[in-house]
Amino acid sequence: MRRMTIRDIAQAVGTSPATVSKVLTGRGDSLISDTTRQKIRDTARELGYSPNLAARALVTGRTHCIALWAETLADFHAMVANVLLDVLRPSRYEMVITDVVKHPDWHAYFQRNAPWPVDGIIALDSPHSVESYLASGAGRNAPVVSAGAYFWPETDHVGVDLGSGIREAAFHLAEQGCVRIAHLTCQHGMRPGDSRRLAYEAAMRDLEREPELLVTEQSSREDARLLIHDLVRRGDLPDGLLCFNDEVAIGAYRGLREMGVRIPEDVALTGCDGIADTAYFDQPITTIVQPVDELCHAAWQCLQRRLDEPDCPLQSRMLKGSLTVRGSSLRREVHGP
Amino acid sequence: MRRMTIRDIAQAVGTSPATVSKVLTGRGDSLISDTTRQKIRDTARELGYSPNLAARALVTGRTHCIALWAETLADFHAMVANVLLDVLRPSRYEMVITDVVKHPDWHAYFQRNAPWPVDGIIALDSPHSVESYLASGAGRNAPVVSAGAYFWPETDHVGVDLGSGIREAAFHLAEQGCVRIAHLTCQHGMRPGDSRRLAYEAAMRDLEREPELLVTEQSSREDARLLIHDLVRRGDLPDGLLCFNDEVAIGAYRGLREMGVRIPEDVALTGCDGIADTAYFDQPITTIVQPVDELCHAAWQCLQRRLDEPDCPLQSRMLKGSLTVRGSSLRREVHGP
DNA sequence: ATGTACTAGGGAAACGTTTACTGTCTATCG
DNA sequence: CGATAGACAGTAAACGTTTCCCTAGTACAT
Repeated sequence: MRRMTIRDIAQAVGTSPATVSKVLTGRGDSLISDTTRQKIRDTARELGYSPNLAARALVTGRTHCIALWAETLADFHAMVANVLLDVLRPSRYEMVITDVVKHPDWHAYFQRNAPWPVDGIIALDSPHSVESYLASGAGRNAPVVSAGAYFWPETDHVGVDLGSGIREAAFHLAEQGCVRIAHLTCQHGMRPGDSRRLAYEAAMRDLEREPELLVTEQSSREDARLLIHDLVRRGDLPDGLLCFNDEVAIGAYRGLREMGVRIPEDVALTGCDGIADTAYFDQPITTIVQPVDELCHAAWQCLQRRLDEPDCPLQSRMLKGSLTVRGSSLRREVHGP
Repeated sequence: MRRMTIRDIAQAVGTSPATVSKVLTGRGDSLISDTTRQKIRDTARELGYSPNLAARALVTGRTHCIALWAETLADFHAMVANVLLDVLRPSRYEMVITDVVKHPDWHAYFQRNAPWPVDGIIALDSPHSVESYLASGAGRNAPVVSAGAYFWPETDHVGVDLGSGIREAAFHLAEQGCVRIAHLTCQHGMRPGDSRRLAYEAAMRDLEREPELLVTEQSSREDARLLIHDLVRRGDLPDGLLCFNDEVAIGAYRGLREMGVRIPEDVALTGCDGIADTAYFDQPITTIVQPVDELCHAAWQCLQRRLDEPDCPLQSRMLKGSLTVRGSSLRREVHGP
């Protein structure tokens, strides 16, 4: 059984494809009589018609599909993807998730193979791809909104300033009496670890302390756990551990507990991003919570506006992560006002 | 600046669109001379050509895009999505994630508006949508592989049998000396909680014990936490808690610890699914680990075969979840062989 | 010379829509 | 009665590919 087309409906109703199209898209509503409109709608339903979106996209140049670019879909990124699905729900848009590590040479990629044709892109912390994309000139076809720590002068941007949160966390650890506040980070050159490291280093300068970097290879839970084991064995453990994200904070947490180190008495611990599980540990983990809801809403709002008015002025919004102090870093009772 | 088309290349090279198409798709490789081929390739690169995928899809009827259907993207589902991205990486396919709660009435939805045109669908525990989809007849256009606990006689299926794992967990809790083994589940009628509950109930029959169901409204961490609070306050706490998934296990864990209940001494706890964080708690949480890698590989293999040979025999594979015993349920030292 | 086979490439239809333009009919007005 | 306007619907071109089928040319065998 062939798939139904607009023609089949036209034939069944005894009208022309144009009329069917007008009715089904609602584009010429006032130009079609009520009776014809009803007949067409009914027949479409009966025949089980569903439009061929490729054909529609071909002629309209719009797909009603946007892409989320991310380098992975774990933890924080999964949270964003999930919220974004919620945000898009009332809209007519669907979301393609594109794994941007897929294509090692983005520049070449964009020159040769188009990515899936979307009307617009929300790029979550994927600076390499965005750069190549913009360089390829494809940005005119499908605009990019960059979300996260990185942005470019040519694109709309919704950012989250974690710098101030990290600074706050560093001061918080100092206030809790930590003497050696180390930063558990990812490999240099990996984003978004770099900007967080810079914020840490700046905070340490202001605290007039020596920065101390601990680097995990893969920035995974497991890496962090083993790194901590090493540190404890060498007897070289700092007493304050500011982790660049929650995954490594969780790994560090486990590593410390396995070695019998007390949290926060021996080591005070903080993470970053605000993934759900941090709040459920025996010592809930202090973290810098990203405003995911706001981020997603703002990004989609931005993109929508840009799609409606391609030439509207550049949009930029900066949100703030907020330090949420929990047991893992709280040595003294906080006295209420 | 207009977007380049195959025509522009043809004109620049002094050949016909047909030839360009043959070269660029590699479809008529032996039919085109090397010099022409090179010229076309070079020109395409220079002009920054990228094919219009809508047009291609229109004529070929293929989009090289598959959909992942899921009701949410959190926790276990996010793991699957993430692994699936890895699995698809070497392929030419992209993945659309469709939020299947988006459309309350799927039957009507499939009759009226096509979902984004994909070549195939991997449906992760989303039985309602699959049912309507199949009923609408659209299954002939884009085949479904159902992944997870549910399946239909008309679709390929990669399942994970968690029943035996849950049975194992129940027996394990009994063996650990639990007297009252309760099941923390979701609302009746919600999937995939139902099948897990059935497995629990069957296990309890075999253990000759009374089943005891604790129901969370939203099956969220927070719900489970509060439910435990209530239970402790009422002094009505079982000493074995078999949770239907890891989220509620984590919530229960926190609830218990907040109330000063010891794990596993006072309450032994098990989860299900194997999400990463379970291993990082002070008492790592015993869970039934789903073979996510295998699941994703198998599902994609299935779908690929079905796309290549639409009429190949029905495929079905059953994987097994494996009970991973950790501290949260281990009261006695296990003696090695 | 003629026939055959192979190579390189072109012509044009088709895919299923949308939409700008063009008609036809009826009703109303002068 | 003729002209004009408005309501409704149809015609056909376009969107950018792919692909079936055909042609022209060359080489070789008969």
